[in-house]
Amino acid sequence: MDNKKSSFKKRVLESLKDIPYGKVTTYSSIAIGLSNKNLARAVGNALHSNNDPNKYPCYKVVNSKGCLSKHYAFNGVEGQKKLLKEEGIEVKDYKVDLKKYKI
DNA sequence: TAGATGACTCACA
DNA sequence: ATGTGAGCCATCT
Repeated sequence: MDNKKSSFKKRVLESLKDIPYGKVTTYSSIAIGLSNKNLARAVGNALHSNNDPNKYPCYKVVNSKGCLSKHYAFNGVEGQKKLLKEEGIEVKDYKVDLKKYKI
């Protein structure tokens, strides 16, 4: 858990910033973008370790089903859902339509 | 150093 | 369609 080294986490977080407005992404997509999709789990851990939800739009990351993360940082799924709606993303039962919003 | 954990995904029944 | 099992990775204990 050290700050300046763990490049993996940082890389994932940086990837979040690459998400355009009004769009969402999935763990596997990020994992693939980095190297291989098997990293999906590690990506989840990276977001979990994210200490700056304000800086990194971790709320724009959902799983393959399009479900929002139940363990979202501070505001919980409610805040996450709200943020997504703020970007024009329609949220149904804490789920988003990947067909339309996934990159 | 080795074992367990988790914000995951896929395949199969 | 829903439920269970196995595989993968990085980090934690």
